[in-house]
Amino acid sequence: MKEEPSNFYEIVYKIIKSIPKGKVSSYGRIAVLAGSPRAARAVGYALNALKKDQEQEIPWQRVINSEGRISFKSDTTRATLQRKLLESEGIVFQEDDKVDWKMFGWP
DNA sequence: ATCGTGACGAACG
DNA sequence: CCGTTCGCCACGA
Repeated sequence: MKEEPSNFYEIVYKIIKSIPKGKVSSYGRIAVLAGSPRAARAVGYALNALKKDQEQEIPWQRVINSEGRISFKSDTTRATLQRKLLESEGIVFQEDDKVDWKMFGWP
């Protein structure tokens, strides 16, 4: 018998860890996979609570919003870092700063 | 238990 | 097209 993680955070983290390199997913998408289709905000909340050592373990950069874009408003530093990391993995941002879901979307 | 908050999403004007 | 508003869910105080 295996116990599924009861905490929403754990489920979210587990899903994010399973995102293959070179692919990206969205908050809403993660929420659906976690069993709560409307909990996109909670997903973002979970990632915001990541510790520094967790950031090394969890590919948080592969999670973007439904538009295929990076959400940050007041944290351009993180946004730039995220984009940089994704580009290092082969993700291509279009001129609109958007990612093509057909090419890099996961699942 | 209730309230406020947030790395969202979809709808509206 | 853009900016704004409302609704959604989970967590911490």
